[in-house]
Amino acid sequence: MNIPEDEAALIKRALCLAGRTLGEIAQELHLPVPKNITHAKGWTGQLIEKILGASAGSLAEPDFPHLGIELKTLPISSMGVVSETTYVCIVPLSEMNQATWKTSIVYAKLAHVLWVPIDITSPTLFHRRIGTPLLCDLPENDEALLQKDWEEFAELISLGKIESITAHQGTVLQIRPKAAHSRIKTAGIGPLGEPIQTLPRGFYLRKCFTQKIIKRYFVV
DNA sequence: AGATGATCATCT
DNA sequence: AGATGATCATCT
Repeated sequence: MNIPEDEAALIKRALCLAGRTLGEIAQELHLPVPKNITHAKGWTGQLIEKILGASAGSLAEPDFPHLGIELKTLPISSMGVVSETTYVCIVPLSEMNQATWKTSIVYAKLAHVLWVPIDITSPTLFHRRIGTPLLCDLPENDEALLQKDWEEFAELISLGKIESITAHQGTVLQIRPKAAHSRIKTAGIGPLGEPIQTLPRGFYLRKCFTQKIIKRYFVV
């Protein structure tokens, strides 16, 4: 699909997806629907990217760079409950001390998000239904929560404490592994300021955060 | 049962 | 290798 020229065009296109199944969208794009979700974890997100005309590629920038809008699908189980945490971006282990909240990748990605709820009640990808998409600017109070978590993580990482950070930390943002498997290593900074090799990590939004966002708009 | 740590597919 | 898209599966 071509790139939407402005925000209004993107929203219009996104709203057309409401109520449709992933199978219908895939057929429209002449794409096969994977049978096994375990081996197609990112398929839904990539399908929605294609139908909305998000710029392909794996760059560390929002999906619609000219609009500054990030696209996120949000899995919703029965009763309107967010069923998974939301990956935001990789943790830049070696450059964390150079960033401020406002210059961070996390802020760039979350300032404007087009949330696309996916009803995952059906176990088969084909029959899963798209909810009503929601374009959302980051409210000030949510930003304050994210900024606080981010700044605490930034300090720990700058002090070389990345290997002591667990998913238990952070009230709305958390850091968890982000790799094909647990033996993968990337460059980081150790406790003595020395270069180390450590597991790549990502920033994730806790469920409570995304649940709150959709609860503002949908009665459950 | 829910959350944490681990993992899967694809692209550049 | 490192980024994107995420969900799985084990542990508590």
